[in-house]
Parts: sequence; C-alpha cells; structure tokens
Amino acid sequence: MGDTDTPLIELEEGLSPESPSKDKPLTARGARTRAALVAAARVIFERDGYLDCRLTDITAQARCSTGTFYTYFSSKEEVFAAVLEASQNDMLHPGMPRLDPGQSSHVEVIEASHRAYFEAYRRNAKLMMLLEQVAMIDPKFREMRRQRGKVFGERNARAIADLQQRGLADPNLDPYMASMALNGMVGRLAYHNFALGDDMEFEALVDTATKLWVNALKIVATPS
Amino acid sequence: MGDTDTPLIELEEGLSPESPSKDKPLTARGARTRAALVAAARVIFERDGYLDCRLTDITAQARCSTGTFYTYFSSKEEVFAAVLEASQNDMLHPGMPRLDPGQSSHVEVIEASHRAYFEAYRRNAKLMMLLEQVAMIDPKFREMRRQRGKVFGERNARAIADLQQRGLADPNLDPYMASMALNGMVGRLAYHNFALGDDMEFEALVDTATKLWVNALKIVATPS
Amino acid sequence: MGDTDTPLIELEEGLSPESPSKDKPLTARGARTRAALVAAARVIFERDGYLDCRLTDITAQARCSTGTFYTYFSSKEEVFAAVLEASQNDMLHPGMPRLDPGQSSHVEVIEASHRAYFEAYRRNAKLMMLLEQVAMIDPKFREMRRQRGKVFGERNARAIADLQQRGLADPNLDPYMASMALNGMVGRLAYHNFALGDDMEFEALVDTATKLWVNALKIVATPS
Amino acid sequence: MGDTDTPLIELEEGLSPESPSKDKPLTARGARTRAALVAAARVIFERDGYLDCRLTDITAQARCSTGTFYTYFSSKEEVFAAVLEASQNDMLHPGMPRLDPGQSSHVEVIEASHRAYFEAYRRNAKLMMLLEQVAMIDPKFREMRRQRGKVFGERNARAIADLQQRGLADPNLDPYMASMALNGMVGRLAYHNFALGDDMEFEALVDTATKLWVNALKIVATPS
DNA sequence: TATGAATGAGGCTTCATTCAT
DNA sequence: CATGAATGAAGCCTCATTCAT
Repeated sequence: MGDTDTPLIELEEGLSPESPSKDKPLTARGARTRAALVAAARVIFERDGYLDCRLTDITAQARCSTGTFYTYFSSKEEVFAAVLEASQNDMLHPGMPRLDPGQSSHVEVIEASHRAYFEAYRRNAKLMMLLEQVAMIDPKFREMRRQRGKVFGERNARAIADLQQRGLADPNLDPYMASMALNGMVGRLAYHNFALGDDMEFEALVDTATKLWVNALKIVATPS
Repeated sequence: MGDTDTPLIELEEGLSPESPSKDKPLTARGARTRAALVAAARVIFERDGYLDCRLTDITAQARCSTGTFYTYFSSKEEVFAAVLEASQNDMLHPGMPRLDPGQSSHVEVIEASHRAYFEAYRRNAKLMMLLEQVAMIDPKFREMRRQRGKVFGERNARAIADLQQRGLADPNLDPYMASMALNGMVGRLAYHNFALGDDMEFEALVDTATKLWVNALKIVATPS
Repeated sequence: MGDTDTPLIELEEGLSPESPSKDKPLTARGARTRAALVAAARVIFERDGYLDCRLTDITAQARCSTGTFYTYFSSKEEVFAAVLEASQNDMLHPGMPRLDPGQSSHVEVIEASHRAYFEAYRRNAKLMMLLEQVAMIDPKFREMRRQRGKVFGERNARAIADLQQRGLADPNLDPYMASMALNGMVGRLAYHNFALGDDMEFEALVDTATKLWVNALKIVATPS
Repeated sequence: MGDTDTPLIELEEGLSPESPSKDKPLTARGARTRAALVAAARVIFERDGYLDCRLTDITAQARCSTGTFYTYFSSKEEVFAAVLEASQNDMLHPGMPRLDPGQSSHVEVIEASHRAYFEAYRRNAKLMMLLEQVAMIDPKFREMRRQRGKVFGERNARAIADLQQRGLADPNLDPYMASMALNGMVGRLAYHNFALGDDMEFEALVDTATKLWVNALKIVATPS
C-alpha cells in the first residue's frame, strides 16, 4: 500500500466499549473487586451463556456478595459490556503484522491479516459466540455490532477504492458492498469454525479466505 | 452443470421442520385451531421476539385459551418449530429458476439464484431474524441450522468441484471451504440488509453478490 | 331541613374506588378467589399495617399462591384500593338518618349525623387508620382523600350558606372554610378516639361535637 | 387571663425531642459534622419523604461517608428525631405574643395565637407534612405526637375550664374534649392549607379559625 | 377439545448496617 | 473521626405449565 498508513484490510469484528458504566475513581480495593467480577462474569458467561447465567453465579465465582455486584454494575448487560471492554485489546489489535513493505505483496498483507484475525477469534471463540448471542438478544449490542461492522466496512471500502483507482482491483465492484460482503464472509467462516466447531484446518482456512478475497477483488499480485 | 440435476448453487438458509411433535390425525376443528396458533405465534414472535413473547400473547392472538395451546404444542420451542415449518415452502423453494441451459450462462444462473434468495429473504426478513435469534439461544435450533448449512455447503461444494474438474473454476480452492465461505457471505449480506435494515439497493446487491461469487471462483464465463 | 334535599351535614371521610383495576368478567371461581384475597388483604393490612405487610402474607391468608395474587391485582396499592372499595358501603352510607322533618330540629339532624359518623368510624377504626397511613405514604391516595374531603366540604358549605341566607347561622363566617374546619374537627376527634384509642365516652363525643358545631355556626335552634 | 401564667391557648403541634441519642461531648469538628448531617437530612427528607430517602442520599448531601453517619446516629429514625429537635424552637415557640392584658381581649389573644401558629406552620410546612407522615408510619413518633397533643389539650382544657368558671364560656362543654376538638380543627386547617396546598387566603384563615373558636366556646367578648 | 384459574420456583434488586483500613 | 466497600436478608414479580371443570 506504499505510502499510506491505512492498513489494507482490517477484519476484526471488534468487541465493544460504549459506556464505562459506573465509572468511579475506584480505590485499589474497589478496582480489584471490580476486576474480579468482570473476570468471574466472563467465566460464567462462557460456561452458561448469557441468558442462563444468574447474577449470583457471577458473584459466587467472584467470591463476593450479591450486593457488591450492584456497587459496580447495574445489570447483567452492564457487566457484559465490561467483559467485552476488558477483552477488546486482544480482539481489536490482533497483532496486525507490520510487514516490511519492500518484501510484502498485497496478498501477503491480506493473508497476514486473516491469520491474525482467525487466531484472535480462536483465542476468544467462546466470547465471540457469546457476543453473537447477545447481539441477537439485546438491541443495544446489536446496534453496537452493526456500527462497528460499518466502521470496518467503510475502512476496507476505502482501501478497495484505492486499489481500484490504482488499477489493482476489479473496478466493477461497489467498494462498500464488496467490503461488507467479504468481511462478512470471513466473520462467518470464523464463527463456523471456532464457535460452532466446524473444525477445518487452520492454515487451509487462512489460505482459502485469502484466495477468495484476492480472487473476488481481482487483486493484481504486485508488491505492496 | 451438464448432466447433473444438482442446481449450480443453492443459497437458502433453510428454515426447519425437525420433529412433527404432536402429530395427531386432528379433526377439522383441531386443524383450524392449530393453524390459528401457528399463525398467531408468527405474528407475536415477529412483533416481540422469541424471548420477549409470552405464550399467553400467542393464545390471546389466536383467540383461544392457554390450555388449548398445550393440546397442540408442548413448549414455546415447539410452536416455533411449527412456525418455521409452515414458512419453509417460501424460504426453501424460493422459486429457483429453471433456466434454459441453452440460453443461460453459469453467471446468469448464479445471478438468478441470488435474486431469488434475496427476494425470499426480504419477504421473510422478520422471520429470518427470528431464526438467527433462536439459533443463538437454543442449541437445538443452532444445530439444525448448522446441519442445514452443511447440506447446502456440500451441495455447492460438489457443484464447485464439478466446475473445477471441467476447468471452469479456480482449481486452487478447497471446494467445501469456498462453498461455506461464499454461502456465508451471501447470507450475511442478506441479514444486514433485510434484517438489520442496512438498506442497500436491491439490484446492486444481486449484482455485487454475483460478481464476488464469480470472481472468487474465477468462473469462466461460458454458457451453462 | 325544609325545602332542600341537601342533607344538612355529611361527615363521611369516605373511602375510595378509583380504578376497578383488573376488571374482568370473572368466573364464579375467579370472583371467589378475588374476594378471598380482598378479605385476606384487609385482615393482614389491619394486623401489620400497609408497609409492613408482605404480599405473601396476604396470599397465605387467602390460601392461594403468590402467582394468583397477580391474576387479580398488580400491586399492593391495587389490593388496598380494592379493600377500600369493598368497605365503602359501610363508610359512605353510615345510615344517614331520615329524620321526620316535622319533628326534628337542625340540631337533632346534626347530632344524628355525628352519631352515625362516629359509629361507622368505630366499626372501621383499623381501616380508617390504615387509610390515614396510606394517604400519608402514597400520593395517589392522598389526592383521593383530598378530593373527597373537598366534595364533602363543598356540600356542607352549601348547607351552611343556605342557613346563613335564612338568617339561621352566623353570617360572618366563610361557609367553605367553616365547613372544612368543622369537618376536620370531627374527623380528628374520631381519629384520636377510635384509631389512636383516646377512649372518650361515645355519647359525650357525639354531644360535644354537636354542641361545637352548633355553637361555632351560631345555629338558631329552630325545627328543621 | 388574669393571674395565671398559662397562655389562653396554645396551638403548637409541637415537634419532638425524645432521646438525645448518641449524646457525646463532641469535638468542634464532630459538632460540625453532626450539624451538617442534620441539615442534610432535613433537605433530603423534605425532598424525598421519609420512606423514599436513603441514608446514602443524606450522607451525600452532607458530603460525608456512610460510615460517618453511624458515628452520630444509629438509624434513620434517630436522624429524623434530631431534625425535629433542631426545628423545635421555630415550631414550639411560635412567637407567642405577650399581649398587654389591659389592652387585649380574649379574642385578640386567640387571634394572635392562631396567626402565630399558622405562620409557623407555613414556614415549616414540608417538615410538618413529614411529621404527619412519620407519625403514621412509626409508632414511636405516633405516640410522641399523641402525648404532645394531650399536653396541649390539657393545657387548653384548663384555660377553657377557667373561662367557664368565670362565666365567660359555654358551661355545657366538656373542657378537654372541646379543647382536643378545637386544637384538631386548627391543626387540620393548617395541614390542608400549607401541607396539601389548599391555598386559602391567610388572613381569612386566621379570622375563620378565630371566629369558630370564639363561637364554639361562646366566649364572652371581654377584655382579657 | 376447550377453558382459564392456580401454581410456585427462582431470579432480580435494594439499602440499612458493618467493619477493616 | 472518617471512609466507603462489602454484606446479605428479604420481597417482589414473572410466566411456563398443570389440571379440574
């Protein structure tokens, strides 16, 4: 991509921040308790699912009382947001590789991105599944996901448009639609494999996703 | 597609039957009541969502008593299955066009399939969203969806393999993975547009989906 | 009272209807259950007070389950209204005596009214105390009481104005204010005696209240 | 009233001391904190009512921590008593006028008393309403109010009896009952006007209350 | 078959009070 | 004295499911 700092593609589904809820200065003890609750919530959510988990399961896991939960959160929804927030770093910055421009082609960048994305997804599979679930249940999270998808869609759309202008990608495609479609494709692939456990071979997955992207956009194999 | 009766691609996400549950002979009156309940259930499910709807809302809508519900179904889950079953015809056979082989190219078949799929999805958007929701909530429905996805994935995988063998598609792709990925891509596109209301232009959608498919598989533009 | 059909005075504090809440046709069984709940509620309210009574105490007393409560009422407030409604006949029509006009004086009418009022209050002392309590707690009931007090106040104000015009009562008094003041006086007397248990002699109470009314208004002792 | 130092009438509803609770020497800082809590409590009680206010609202308003509250009080009830105590001066000694006996009639004394009472009530309307509320909720405060009412009732009863003996008031009335009734009348009038906001004209209120008292007791208009 | 009242387990939430720092 | 996090008992309320009529 030469002189641009925009990475060619970004595939992260991204998790979510939103509102830092009950944001208080927090004493050291408070911070510890809150963190314990968030960690416990992740464990319980992943074990029982969002719907089937009871608040008391979370507090039991965090070894605190029910009341304490409400010191830091005011609903299941809110802890869930906190869990996502706490996991964001891993999902949002999936070690986007800094490929040496001189040695990498567009294809290599795309492949590296896919690999990083799939790896992050695999690491957080349970959580991703949870997010899918909650997004289907709670309109707030659904909207959050949609917005985030849009942001990534637009970012990749710009990258695609850029390639098109430089004659390096199929000019007949609508950049935004193509972007949304291909992002969705990779997301679905990851969901099926890591969340549903379809269990395809990891490298083959990266390879297929990359080939389909490259083919779909008719990307010309030229050094990045 | 030559001598096979397998259509080139099938995109339907498919809805679901599963267990015919309380399948009794049913008197005329019984059949009427049952049908009323199924119809009412669809209305209420689409209005309130699977989780937020109460059984009494359904019976109220069907103008019958709570007890009657249990004459025909034994749980919410079961009515939902019945609703899906009743809607399957529209979703499963989305008017898959019987194109005249002599006049149609692969591309035209793919395009027609996409159009039919998107139209069906649009007609049943609320229900499809519901299905997505329930699949995320109830393992039974999740598994049902997965199986169905697999069936379609395999069917398309065979079509892709066939094209590859005839030198009409990129031979470097894993047919099954590619099939799953592309099916997922189209499904996601439909979900975003018709369920989430992303509101892209219909024909552009068909066109983009088709181009991406064709490009991705590097389908050689030859008459079907 | 001569040519007017307006009774000279009316002292009832009145209880309250408001909204018939969950008014359904009610089957015989339903009516029975509802009545049992209302009766149970009165018992428990009078025993424990409005605040200290739990819904489960009421359902236990009514020998039904918690859920059943919610079939008929949607809150403590609502049962309380129902209890009041059920008691209204006794409080609202405290046997207002039909004195023979030819034989009764204004004073006799006033005395009879006071006696009837105090008797009704004594019969329902616990409930009246409850009403006082709830009126202090819940703005809805407070307002209800205020409105009712106003209605009686105005009614008596008209009677007082009538007497003034006929030269039978102190013309220097504001009829409405005097009415409100004297109604309040009798109400407070009843509250202290029957609710708080100040335990004055019943006939002395009637006598004092009557004398104070008559004196206060300077009612001329003439046959009604 | 000649040779007695008992004022003719005293109308104050009186507020309350009771138990000096945690009466400690108190350092200067402690006194300040306690005062802040009492002041804060009054603000919050008046804003939210006794029942709906949380202790944390009070401590927040007083800009101190929850724990500090318990350094000075051991319950909500106790702060409330402290609030009343702090306000007593204004309510208990409503500037009872020292009229010059040579120039004032009984009527003027009564009128001045009523005026003073209503003014005090108006100044403390919110608090008086609160007291009414708490007296209905908490037996301790109810009893306190009753005792205080009795004290005033007896005091006025003595004044009435005195007048009766001197031939200056209706001898047919029971002094104590009449006293209780008339005190109650004025209290109720004040409650309706200043707490419930019935909004009658202030001077008319004083005038009506006075006329009713004088009439009711048949007080002979003679210089005090 | 239809009815709809009755059931009751169990989750959610509040807030006065305690106590370690 | 002050702090404020932690506690946990206690009630409310929902709604899928049953069952007597």
